[in-house]
Amino acid sequence: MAFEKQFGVIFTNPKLPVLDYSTLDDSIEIGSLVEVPLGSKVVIGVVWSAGDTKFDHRRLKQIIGTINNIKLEPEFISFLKRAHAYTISPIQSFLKMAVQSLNFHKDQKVSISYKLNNSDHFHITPRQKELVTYIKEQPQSIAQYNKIKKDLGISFSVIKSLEKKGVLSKFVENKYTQERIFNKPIILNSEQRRAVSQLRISYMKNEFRTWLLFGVTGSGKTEVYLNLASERIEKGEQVLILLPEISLTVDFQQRIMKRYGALSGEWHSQLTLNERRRVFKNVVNGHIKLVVGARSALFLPFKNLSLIIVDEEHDASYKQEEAPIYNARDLAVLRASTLKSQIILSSATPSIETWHNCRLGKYHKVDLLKRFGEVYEPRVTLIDMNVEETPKNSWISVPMIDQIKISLEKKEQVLIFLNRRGYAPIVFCTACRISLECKNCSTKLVYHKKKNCYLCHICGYKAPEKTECVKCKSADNFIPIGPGVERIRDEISKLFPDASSKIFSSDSFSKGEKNVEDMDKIKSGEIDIIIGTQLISKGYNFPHLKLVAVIDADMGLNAGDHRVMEKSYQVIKQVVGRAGRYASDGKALIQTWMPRHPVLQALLEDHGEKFLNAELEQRIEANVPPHGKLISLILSGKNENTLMDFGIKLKNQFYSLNLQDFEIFGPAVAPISRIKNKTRVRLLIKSNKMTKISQIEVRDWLKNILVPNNVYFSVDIDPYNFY
DNA sequence: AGCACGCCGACT
DNA sequence: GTCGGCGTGCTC
Repeated sequence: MAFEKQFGVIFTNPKLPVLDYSTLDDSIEIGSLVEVPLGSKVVIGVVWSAGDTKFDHRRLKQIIGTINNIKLEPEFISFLKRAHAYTISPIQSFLKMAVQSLNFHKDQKVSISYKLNNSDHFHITPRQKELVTYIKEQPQSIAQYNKIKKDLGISFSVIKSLEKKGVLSKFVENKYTQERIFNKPIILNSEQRRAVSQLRISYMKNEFRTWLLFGVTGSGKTEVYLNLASERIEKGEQVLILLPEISLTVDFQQRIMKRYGALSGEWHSQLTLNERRRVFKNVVNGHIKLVVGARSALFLPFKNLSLIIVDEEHDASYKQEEAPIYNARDLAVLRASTLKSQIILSSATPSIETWHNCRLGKYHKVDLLKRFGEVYEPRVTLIDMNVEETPKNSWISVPMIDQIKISLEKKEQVLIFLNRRGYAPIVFCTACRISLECKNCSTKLVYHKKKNCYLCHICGYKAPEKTECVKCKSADNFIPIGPGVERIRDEISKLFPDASSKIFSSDSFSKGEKNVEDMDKIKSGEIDIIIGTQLISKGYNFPHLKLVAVIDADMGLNAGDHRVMEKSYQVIKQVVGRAGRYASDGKALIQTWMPRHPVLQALLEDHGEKFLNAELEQRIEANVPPHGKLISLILSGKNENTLMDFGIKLKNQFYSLNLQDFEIFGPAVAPISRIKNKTRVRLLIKSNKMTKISQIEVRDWLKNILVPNNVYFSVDIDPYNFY
C-alpha cells in the first residue's frame, strides 16, 4: 500500500527556496535525487526535508521520479551544510557542483566489447575463426565492438553466433572497471616507509587526523600517499586525490597508469558532458575507486570515500574566486571530518595556515627528511641587479647569460622562470602617454605577440592587432613596456640562436594531444631552454633540467597583502626545486633588486621551517591571518551609488551588532574598480582574535542580509585576493 | 534563474 | 487602441 508522502525539495538555483512536493513512491526519502515540475519546466532537485504541513495540500505537485535511484548520503548532505555554514555561499551552489553533470535525459553511450572465454570450441566457421584469432591477440582478450568491425569488416551475426556458443561474452567496457594490477609497488626508502607506517597506524587506530606530509621536492611524497591509497582501494574503499591544476592531471594519469595498469577517474572543468556523466555515475556507484581531480572533485557524491589527499596544499589554485567562493583545501578538511576519515595535505612549501594548525596541534606533521645521496637540491645563487646592468629592453644579466651558456655547452637543460604571460604587460602610446585598457575592466591590456592581439587577463577580452589608441586614434605610437615570457624568449633567441626553446604557460599549454608531445620533448631533453610562468612550478619532473634561472624574484613582493612573503617564497622555491632532482649539480640563479629581503635570504639559506616560523610570528604580531580572521564583502553592479549606499547600510548594520573584537573597513571602490563592466565596491571585516561566538554572529548576520536586486553580493572568507 | 503579470509611455 | 519597455513577485 502506497501512501502519499510530502517532502521539501531543494534546487541547484540559489534564488529558489525549498518547495514542497508529494509522492507515492516509497523508495523516495531524504537525500534522493529527483526530477520535479517547476513552473513550466522539469528540474533536478534533492529531497531535503519533511514537508511543511501549513502548505495547502491541493496545490502540491508530484515528484516525477528519482534519477537513477541516486540518493545522497547523510554524511554528504551534512558536508554540504557545513560547507555552506563555513563559506556563507548558498548551499544550492555547492549542490549544483555535486549534481551538475546529471543531464540524464540524453542516453549515455556505452562502448560494448567482447571477451574471449574459450578458444577451443569444436565447431567453428572460417569467419568465426578469424575473429577468435583476432581477439586472442588483443590485450586481456578483450576487443571493442567498433574496433572489431573496423579491423575485420565482419558482420554482427558472426559475433552473435560465437556469443551463443559461449566462445565470446559481452562485456560492457568501462575503463574504470578493468581489473587493476596492484602488484607494482615502488620500493620505498626508509624515510618513506616510516611515513607510510606512521599514517597507517594512525588510520588503524581510527584517529581520523589531518596530516601534513612535509618534504622537499623529490623526497617522494607522492609514493607515500599512493601507497596508502592502494591499501584503501584494495579494501574496496574510495580515494580522492586533489591536484591544483588541470594540466597536472594528465601527467599524473600517466603515473597512475604505470603503477596500477588502469586509469583513475579524472575530474575537472574541461571534461566533456559524456565523460563527466560516466565518471559521476561510476563514482556514485563505487566502481571508480580512485579519483584524481581539480578542486571541484571534492563535491562528487562518493559511495564510500575513505581517504582524501590534497597535493601541493599551499597552492592558490585551490581557492575558487568566483561564487561560490571557497578554498578546496579547507573544505577537504571539512569533508574528511564529516566522513570521519584521514586526510593528507602534501607540500614542500606548506601554507602558513597549515603550518599554524600543526603548531596548534590541530593538524599533525609527518616529515620526509632529506637523505644524503638520494635527494638533491640545487645550489642557489642570488644575482644583485643593483650591481649588474642589463641593456634597455633586456632582462637577462651577464652572470645569468654566462651560466646559461655553460649549461648549453654541457648539453644540460635550462629553465627560465618569469611569472608573466604574453609579450609585454603594458602597451603604451608614446604620443598620448596613456596605455591600452580593457573595454570591460579597469585593467591594462597585455600584448600577446604569438596570438597577435591584446588580452585582458581578468575578463579574457581580446582586442585585435589593429587596435588604436583611444585618444589619438592611431596604432603607430605603441611601444611594449616590460617583459613577459614571450619577450624573454625573443631575448633568448637572440642570445642563443642555436638553442631550441619552448614557452610553457597557460596560453601555450592548455589541453589536447599536442601537450603530451611537447611535454615528451621537454622530458627527453630535446628542448634546450624552457621558458615558463608559474604553471611550470607545479609538480612536473624534468629529468634533464640542471639550471633554473629566475628573471624577477621581486615581482610578487610588491603586492600589498599579508600573503606576499609566503606566496613569493612558495613559487620560487617550487620552481627552483625543478632543477637537478636527479643529479647533485643542479643550480638556481635568482635575479633580484632586494637580495637582503627575508624571502630571498630564506631561499639562499634553504631554511624552510625557519622561514615558516618567522613568517608566522610576524603574522601574529601584525594581527593578520592565520591569527584572527578576514572576511571580504564584495559588491558589484552597474551603479556605483547604489553599491556605496548598500555598502554603508552593511557597515551600519555591522556596527549595530556591537561586536568587541571586530573591525570593519570600507565601503571603498575596489583596486580593480570595474570587471566585466560592473563596478566593484569592497568592505573588509577583520577580527583580532579567534572568538568563535562572534564569528558565528557575523556569519548569521551575513546569511540573512537582504540584497537589492541590482547588486551582486559575495562573501569571501579567508580572502587571497584584494583587488 | 526563468517566466508571467502589470504598469506606463510611444506609435501604427 | 496596441506594442513592448522592464520592475516585481512567484515557482510547491
